[in-house]
Amino acid sequence: MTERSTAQRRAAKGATMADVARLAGVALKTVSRVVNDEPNVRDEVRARVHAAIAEAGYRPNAAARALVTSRTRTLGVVTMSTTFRGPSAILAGVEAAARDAGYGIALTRTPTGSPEAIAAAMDALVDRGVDGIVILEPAQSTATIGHETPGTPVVVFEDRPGDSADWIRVGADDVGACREAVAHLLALGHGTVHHVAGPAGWRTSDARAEGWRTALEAAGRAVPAPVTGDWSAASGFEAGMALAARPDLTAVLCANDDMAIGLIHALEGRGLTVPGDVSVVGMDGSEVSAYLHTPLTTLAQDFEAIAREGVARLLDAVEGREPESRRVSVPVRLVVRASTDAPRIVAGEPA
Amino acid sequence: MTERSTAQRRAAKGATMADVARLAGVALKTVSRVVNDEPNVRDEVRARVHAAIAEAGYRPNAAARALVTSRTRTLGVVTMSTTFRGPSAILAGVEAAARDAGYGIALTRTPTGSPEAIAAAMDALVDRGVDGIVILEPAQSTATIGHETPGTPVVVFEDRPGDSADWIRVGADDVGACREAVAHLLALGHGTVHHVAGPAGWRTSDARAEGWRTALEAAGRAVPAPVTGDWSAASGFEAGMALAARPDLTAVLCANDDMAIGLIHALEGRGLTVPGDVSVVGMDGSEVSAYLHTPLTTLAQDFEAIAREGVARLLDAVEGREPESRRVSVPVRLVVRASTDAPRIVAGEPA
DNA sequence: GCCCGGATTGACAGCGCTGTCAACTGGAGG
DNA sequence: CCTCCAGTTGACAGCGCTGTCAATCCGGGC
Repeated sequence: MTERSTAQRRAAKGATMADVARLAGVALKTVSRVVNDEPNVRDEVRARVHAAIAEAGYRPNAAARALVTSRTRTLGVVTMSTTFRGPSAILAGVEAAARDAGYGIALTRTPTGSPEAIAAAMDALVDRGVDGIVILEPAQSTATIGHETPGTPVVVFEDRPGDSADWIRVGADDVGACREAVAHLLALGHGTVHHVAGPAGWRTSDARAEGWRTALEAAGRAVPAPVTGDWSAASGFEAGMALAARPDLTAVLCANDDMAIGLIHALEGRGLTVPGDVSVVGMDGSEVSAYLHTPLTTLAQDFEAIAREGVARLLDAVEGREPESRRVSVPVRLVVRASTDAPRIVAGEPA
Repeated sequence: MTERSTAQRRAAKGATMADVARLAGVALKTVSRVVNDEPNVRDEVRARVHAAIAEAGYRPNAAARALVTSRTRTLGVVTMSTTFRGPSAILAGVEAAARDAGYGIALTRTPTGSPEAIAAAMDALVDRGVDGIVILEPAQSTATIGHETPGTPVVVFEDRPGDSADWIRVGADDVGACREAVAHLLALGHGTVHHVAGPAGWRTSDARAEGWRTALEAAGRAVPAPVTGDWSAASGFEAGMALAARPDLTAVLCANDDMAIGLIHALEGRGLTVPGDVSVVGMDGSEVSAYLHTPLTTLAQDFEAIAREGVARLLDAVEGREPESRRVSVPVRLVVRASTDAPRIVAGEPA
């Protein structure tokens, strides 16, 4: 069995550059020049080599090239999850941007999201020879990762300043977005806004909570204790059960759409209506949010733009150009739908 | 700039096996033996080499190893999307299974999903030297891809027989699952079941439609014309608008949960209630489906099991073992929730 | 004490490609 | 007619590692 498969492999292993050179009657190096589109080859020779390449069915050997150039034209991606909307949307954008630039993607997940797991994943990618590393939606603020990969540039999709000065940072303006959502709700007449946060320690959780809190403080409103979820609809449901009892509950900002869906389900189960009794804002702009029983007001992020921006900066660094900027913030758009409305009774003020 | 970055790279490039050999006072080959855990090295020597490895901070060079072994310990993944639930869940499982076996993942997306794009992606992965290829949720039935990669085994996540005899096939039992869903609805008393299918040409669309149709036929029921969507909630909404007018509409099976959500929204917009007027079954077991206004009856797939099974078979082939089986079907589980109920009036029979 | 076989170790030749540098070409300029 | 130079081409030496095969070591059997 093993022998047969080895034989197959050997047979399948096609022509080498030397074969092409022989066929075209030129030197190895000339074939190399043609393959890599280098100048200083006569058109006639170039054509002859191309013909020989076609005839031999030659395909360059990536490992050999990587060995001598010590570049793999591969970007490593570290992500905790591929199922949540944010990471998967950014991953898609990263892959597209990389492919357009002739780079491949090496994917590693770190289900625990711990700093150690992330560091180990980064090391594994470096060992595989990636030219650059993309850190997607890390649970941990990058400040706590603190892992260096000398010689391999890193881009992290977060908007907040961190410790590793070398890292490129690109992120949605979570703080600004949540401020805008709170402003929207206050403008509708709500006395304050409750918050269902993402899990503690996630940078996005922190940023979103910060935007929510500072907006309330700036408006001089009470800041209710936030409830913490884990991004799942189930945790949003539990949060809803907990919040339903609060007397001043008229508006809730959830750190993602899934939790908002769970929350609404819980509120309705307790006899509260949305937006009649409680206004709800989600976050992430998931596609289904527009088609729910009560279409959800949400904060839509342009994940595609974030991804392209990040990959462009990373490739600048990989290819020895100084990145235009090491810190990019992409705006978030508030999409108002049916889940937010004026409160039935304007708290603390005469109607 | 370029010079500096080159210098950095060179400096970052650590010790080689030769450095370690010198440090430990042994031959190159002995270091190689230790690094690869080969037998026939005295414990004392092994320890000395390990010490030298640690001292030098040596890390094996993957490209050099790949060049000489012509194996990269990398699996290529071809997927159309990373945002839909099915592919992203399987991708996660594939990555985990590969990592457990010491393999990395090279990811390529084919947004168009055309046979040409899939074939090109497969070739690109082969050029990058992957040891095996995973085709995730291809839009095209694999029968129409018909692309050979001699020497590189392929696993495709589909349950139906196809043309490429060499390919390993692992998939959910879509046909059986849809039959079960139809049986559930008929048992509740519905006269027939309408169907919102996925886009034409997708193997999952076809399989799900086939299960639905054959179940109706077997029961001697009318088979209404199916409506075609594109997996999105928006297309489900449109399907709902189209179906709402049908007089015999009491039950709908949607080929995924997102379309079911859109469909329900449209029906409710037309004044129909779920499940009062119409029962709806989704498919995929998305997490939010349990937390909708009307929790959705759905067909839950064990994506993790599918992924593990597929990777295990693929690695058998990659490593020269004969796979236990080249064709595996994983059952789907019907999860009954509030969106299905007996019809208000049992069609064609006295109440 | 000597021979034998298995265990251990090492020398060496590549894997397929690119970077360096020398060698060659042909036409412009003197 | 010879020199010079830009434009072309090729010979050669590795990149860092593993496979092959020969050399050496050791203890047991005679």
